[in-house]
Amino acid sequence: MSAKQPTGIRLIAQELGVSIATVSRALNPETAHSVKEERRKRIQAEADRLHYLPNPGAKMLQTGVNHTLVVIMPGAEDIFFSEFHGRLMGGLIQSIAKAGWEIRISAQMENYGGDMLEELRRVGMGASGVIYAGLPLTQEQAESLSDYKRPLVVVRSVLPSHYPVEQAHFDVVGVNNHEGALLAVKHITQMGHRRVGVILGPSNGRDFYERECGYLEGFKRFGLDDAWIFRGSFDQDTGRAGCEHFLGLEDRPTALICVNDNVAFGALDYARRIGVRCPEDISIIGFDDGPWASACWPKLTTIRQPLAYLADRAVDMVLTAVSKSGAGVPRRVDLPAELNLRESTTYCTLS
Amino acid sequence: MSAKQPTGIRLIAQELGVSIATVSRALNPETAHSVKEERRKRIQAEADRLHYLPNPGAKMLQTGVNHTLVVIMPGAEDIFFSEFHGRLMGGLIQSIAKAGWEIRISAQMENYGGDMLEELRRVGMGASGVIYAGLPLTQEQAESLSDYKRPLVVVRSVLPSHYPVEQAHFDVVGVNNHEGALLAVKHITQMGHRRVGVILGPSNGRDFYERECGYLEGFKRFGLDDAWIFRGSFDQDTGRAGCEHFLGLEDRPTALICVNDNVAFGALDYARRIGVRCPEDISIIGFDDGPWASACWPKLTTIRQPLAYLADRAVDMVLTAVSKSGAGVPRRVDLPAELNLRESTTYCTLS
DNA sequence: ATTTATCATGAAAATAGTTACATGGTGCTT
DNA sequence: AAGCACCATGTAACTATTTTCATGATAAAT
Repeated sequence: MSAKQPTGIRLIAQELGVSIATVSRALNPETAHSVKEERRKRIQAEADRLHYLPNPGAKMLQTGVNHTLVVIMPGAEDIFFSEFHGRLMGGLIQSIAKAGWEIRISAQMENYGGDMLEELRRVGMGASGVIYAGLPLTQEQAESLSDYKRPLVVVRSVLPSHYPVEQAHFDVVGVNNHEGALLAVKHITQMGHRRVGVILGPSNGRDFYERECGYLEGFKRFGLDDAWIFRGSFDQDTGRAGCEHFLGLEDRPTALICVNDNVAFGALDYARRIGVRCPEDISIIGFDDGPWASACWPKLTTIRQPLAYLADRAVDMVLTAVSKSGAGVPRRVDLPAELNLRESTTYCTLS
Repeated sequence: MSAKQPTGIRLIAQELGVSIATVSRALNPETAHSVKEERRKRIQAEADRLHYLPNPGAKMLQTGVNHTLVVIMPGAEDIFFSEFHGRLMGGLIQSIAKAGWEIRISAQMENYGGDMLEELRRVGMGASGVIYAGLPLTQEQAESLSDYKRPLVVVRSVLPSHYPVEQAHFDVVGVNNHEGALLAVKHITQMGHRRVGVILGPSNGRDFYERECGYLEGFKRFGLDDAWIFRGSFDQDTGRAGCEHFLGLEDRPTALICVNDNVAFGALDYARRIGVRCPEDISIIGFDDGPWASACWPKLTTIRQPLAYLADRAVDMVLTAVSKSGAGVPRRVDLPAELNLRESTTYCTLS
């Protein structure tokens, strides 16, 4: 009983009959020089012997640093194979590191349907700001986010398709998928194509919804009154099926617009298998510009989302929100997608 | 002058005229129930208004453990497109989340050549354990890691090729690339191939070194005395160049072993372009089993690294190290790679 | 009406380090 | 020999929170 056993630095100090200040000094590289060599050696040896570990909490408390941002991501195991999340995450890691901050990942397990605001408060604890790039939000969840009073940046693609961004009380960053889709149609029509098929995925997810609207508007704007649409999933097999469908038509299209790269790869693959050459016989354009778009053959013409830049802007915004520390007027970043012209599209040779 | 301005919890307490204990209770979900609703609401509102962040250091100091692991990754923007890092990271995020812990990423910017031990201590501060999957280590750096006295798991592929794992004083997890390479050679020879070309990358990086050794040993073990080797980079163009080289030989090989999937894709592409059919005319086997191995055509036979499982084991090990909190005998995990038989290899039809 | 249990709250201790300041000893200068 | 600077070290304050224990109020039970 009696006095309780000292621990850590105090224990070492007691064992060696020196003060805790001396032990602290001897154990820190910056201050170690001010402790006499003989004594320092003894202290360091004793620390080693006891497997002494400075309590990081105490150290943090003293030096008081908390330069941490939380990034909320879906928790799926293959999440980083998604062109979007992989490149966004890489960009975030880099941008945050460049700013000299730490990044904490919060993985959202599927089927989380609870109170998003509470979730946000929970994971945001101990960090200065949050970047939400997690699972798609329901209407209620998106609305509840407006009550989060701390620095928060939301990636637009997680919002419900019809959620009006203007009324959100949080910062939103996104890539303009609508403009990107228009760009695709414009390019195809500029190449002289008049018979154009579109291969879409299921109509869920804001990005894909925006793309669909963009394609349809582009068809109108550029005078392609008949929109040929094939709808499937987002995988390669959909591309194959769509390509099979369109190439089987009497009056087959001369160009295919695909809702993402993956679908385009499937279409490319099917066309090649049945001896239809790309781009000579059919032009194919994708959307995403993932790592394979420039590695496949023929190299895929596609719409590029500037995700590294998006990440940079997201970090920038959340950091200014942190430093201003007052809820200013919510900001919007809407980055333009770009056409990445490669080999899979060319001029229409048929009349 | 006079008394200095209180901060954090004290400030809130002062503003509202309650005690800091009450504020602390109101702000912690587990204890919030014991504060009267009206008062709790006021405290939470005030905390929101002031953008109050509990000092994580103080919290940690008090509660002991914080449930955070640090993962050290290379800071490159496209790091998650690497089959290895992407899948490992996805697995780590999931495993750590499943354990109910937080994950903090420390991005290593290129050209970091400093004292790795110091770096480790710095980034490990405030976390309970570290998983190192960052940039490849030099001999000295790898050795210095043994002096890190807190829970640490190192992914084997970051160690120098010739670093003797047995003598490391930290936990090491890895996939047995050597066995995997043997598996590839064994499969190819079982298919009856006798004339086999190998396309390698530069001989750096432990994984690739292990694979090379495995291939060479396999050639000996399975009676292929002449090893035909083409060496380039790790990209598709190397695969193309290697394929061109081997197919141009008088006595061309009937099978190609590629040091990774990417090289295999290049070889596949070149063969197809010049009308050499795979697998009928030439068998091609890769290494990695990235997402494209099962999406390309023909689907790639390849060696799979169980990275999700590796991540799981790494997390498991670091967590037991945290709970045991004594430097036990360092552990090793060496997971077997598996052959993933698909379409790009078949029986040798030539004598 | 008195006792007892429960509840909300506050005072103060505890957490494990770092660091500002005080102190006593040594060596150098005048 | 006095004065001074400097060095190694110790004392104690300081960091921001949680938690234990004490206290007074309220409600329930006798």
